[in-house]
Amino acid sequence: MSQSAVSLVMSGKSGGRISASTAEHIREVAHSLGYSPNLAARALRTGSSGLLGLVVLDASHPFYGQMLSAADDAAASRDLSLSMIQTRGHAATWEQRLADQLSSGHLAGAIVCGERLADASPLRAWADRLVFVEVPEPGMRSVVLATAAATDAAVAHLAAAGCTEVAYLAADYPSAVFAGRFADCVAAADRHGVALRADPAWRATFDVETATAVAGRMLDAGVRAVVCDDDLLALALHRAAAGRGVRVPEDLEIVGVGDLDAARLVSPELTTVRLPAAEIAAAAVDLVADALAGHETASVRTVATPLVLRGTTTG
Amino acid sequence: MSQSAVSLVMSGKSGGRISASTAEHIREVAHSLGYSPNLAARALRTGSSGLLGLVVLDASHPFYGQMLSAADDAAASRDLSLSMIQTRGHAATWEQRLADQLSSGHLAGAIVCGERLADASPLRAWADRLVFVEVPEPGMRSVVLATAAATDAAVAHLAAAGCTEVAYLAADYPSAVFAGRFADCVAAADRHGVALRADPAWRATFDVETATAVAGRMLDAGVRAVVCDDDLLALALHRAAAGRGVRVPEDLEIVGVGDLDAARLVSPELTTVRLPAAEIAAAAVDLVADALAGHETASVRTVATPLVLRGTTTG
DNA sequence: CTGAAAGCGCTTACAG
DNA sequence: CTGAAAGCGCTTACAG
Repeated sequence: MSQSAVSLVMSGKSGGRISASTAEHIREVAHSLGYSPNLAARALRTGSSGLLGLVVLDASHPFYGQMLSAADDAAASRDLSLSMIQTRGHAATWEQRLADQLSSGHLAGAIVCGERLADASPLRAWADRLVFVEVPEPGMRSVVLATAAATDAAVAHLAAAGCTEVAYLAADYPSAVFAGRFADCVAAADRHGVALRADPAWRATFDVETATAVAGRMLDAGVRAVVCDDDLLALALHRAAAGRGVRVPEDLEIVGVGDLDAARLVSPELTTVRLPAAEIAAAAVDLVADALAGHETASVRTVATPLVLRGTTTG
Repeated sequence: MSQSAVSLVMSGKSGGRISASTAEHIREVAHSLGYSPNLAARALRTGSSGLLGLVVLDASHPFYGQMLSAADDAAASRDLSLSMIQTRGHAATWEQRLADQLSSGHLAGAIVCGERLADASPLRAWADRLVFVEVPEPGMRSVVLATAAATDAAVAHLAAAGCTEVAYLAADYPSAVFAGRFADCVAAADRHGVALRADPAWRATFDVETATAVAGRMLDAGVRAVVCDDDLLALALHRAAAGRGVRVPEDLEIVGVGDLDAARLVSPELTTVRLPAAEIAAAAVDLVADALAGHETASVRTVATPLVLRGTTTG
C-alpha cells in the first residue's frame, strides 16, 4: 500500500479514488496494528485542529455542565472535540487567552456563552470562527435565546396575581448575560405597570451561603415578589425563606432562570424560565461547524425559552 | 534574532543560554506582532500535546462539573489544557476512544473518574499516563477517596438512632464507583448489625422524574432509612417524600453522597458524604503532571470524605 | 548568542 | 491505484 492511499482512507477522503475493498483492507490492517494517524501532524498540515473552545462563566454551574455535556455529544458526531475555557475570575484576560489559542492553532473555533467582546478585543480578528450564545454580537453568528419574552411573561404573571412591586436579585458576575436579563426585567416591569425594586446590595455569587445571606437581606427589606438572574440565586432565596418561616408563594413569590434539576427538587418547586441546554448547544455547534466549513448559512438561530409555572408563584 | 533564540525564549527554555534583556526583547516583539507558537507543530516535534483527558460519567452532573472546573484551574497553572470524555452511554467504547486519543498524540495523559479498566483494555498499554480517581486500579496512580469510612459512619449513625433496617437506592449506571459504594454499605451494615434491604427495582438514573418514581416505590415498600449512591438520588427521594407527606427525618432518614449545592437548598437539608471536588481534582492533576514529567513519586493519594450530618437524619 | 540543518508524521498535488 | 516529493512550523543538537 502506498502512503497516499493509506492517508486518503484514514482521513475519509477515499470516495471514488480508492476501491471499497482496498479501503476496507487498509482499515483492517490499521486496526490490527493499532494505528491511528498522528493528530498533531494532521493539524500542522491541514491547519485545523478539530478542537472547539467552549467559553463559559463556570463549568461547576449545572447549566454550563449541561451545555458542556450536550455540546460534547454534538461535536463528537462531527469528529470535533471540545475544550473548555472558564471566564470566572478571568474577566480581564479570557479574550486574550482565547485569541492566543486560536492564533496558535490549538482551537479551530469557539462558542462564547453569555459574554460580550470588549471594543478592542483581539477576538474581533477571529469573528468568522466564533459563535455567540445568549448575548448576540452584531454581525457575528449567534444563538439568540428568547428570554426577554419569558421574563415579560413572568412579570405579567406576577402582576396578574396582584403584585405591584417586584424586586430583583442579581448575579454578582460581570458577564453581559446578567446585565441583559436585568434590562429585560426593567422593560417588562415598565410595560406591566409594576414597580421594579433593585438595590446594589442585592447582588450575590452562586455560592450557597453568600447567596442565602443576600437573600436574607432582601427578606428583611420586606420584598414580596422576586425575579432572579439565575435558578441558583432563586433557590438560595427559597432556602432563606424556609429558614425564616416565610411562606412561599403566599408571602413570597420567586421566579428563576435556568430550570436546573434542583428547581424540581425543592418544595414548593420553582417557577422558572427554562434554558434548554441540549438544544442551545446543538445549535451553537451547528453554527460553528458551518463556520469552519466556510459555509455562508444564516448566522442567527433563535431558541425558545418557555416560562415554567410551578409552586413558587401563585395564580 | 535567530530562529533558535526565539524558539528557546518562547518555549521557556532560555534560562542561562539567552540573556534576560534579549529574552525580554523577543517577548516584546512577539507580543506586538501578535505571534504565538503553533501548538500543532510544537506537539508534532516534542511528541506531547499538553492536553489532558478527563473521563467522567456525565459532565452535566454537578459533581463532575465541579471536577472539570477545578481540574481546569489546576491544569492551567501547569500550562496544561483539559479535554472531557463522557462515558454515559458509551460504556462499551470509551476505553478504545481514549486509547485512540492517546495513541494519536491528541492527549498527553488522562484522569479517569469512577471507572475500572476491562481486563483486556487497550488502555493498559498507557498505564504510565493515566490516573484513576475513586476506583483505584492496582499498580497505577490513583486518588483514593475514603468513602468507605464515611459510609460506615453514616450507617453507625442510623443504627445509633434506632434503625434496624437500612434500604439502598442505587444509581442505574454500570460505573464501577457505584458497585463499590454499595459494597461499602453492605460491609457497614454487617458491622453494625443492621439489615440491608436492596432490590433490583431500586435503581434509578439521575433524571429527576425517573428517580422520583423509583423513590416512590421504595416509600410504598415502607422503607424508613435509605442510603443513596448519589445526592441526586437522595434529593429525588426527598422530593418523593414531600409529595406524599412523608415526614423527614421523623418517618424517613436519608443519606446521600456528594454534598452538591442542592443538598443545602432543600429543607430539611441533606445529610451526605462530602466529596471535595477541588481537592480531588488538584490531587489528580498533580499525579498526572508527575507522570508526564516521568517522575517516580508515590502513586496513591488519599482524600478524606467527611460525613456531613444535617436535617435528613436524626440524632 | 547565531545560522544552517534535520526531522517530527502527516496531506496533497503530480506524473505515471 | 502507486511512488517520490514538498512542506506545514516548530525544537534541538551542532559548529562556530
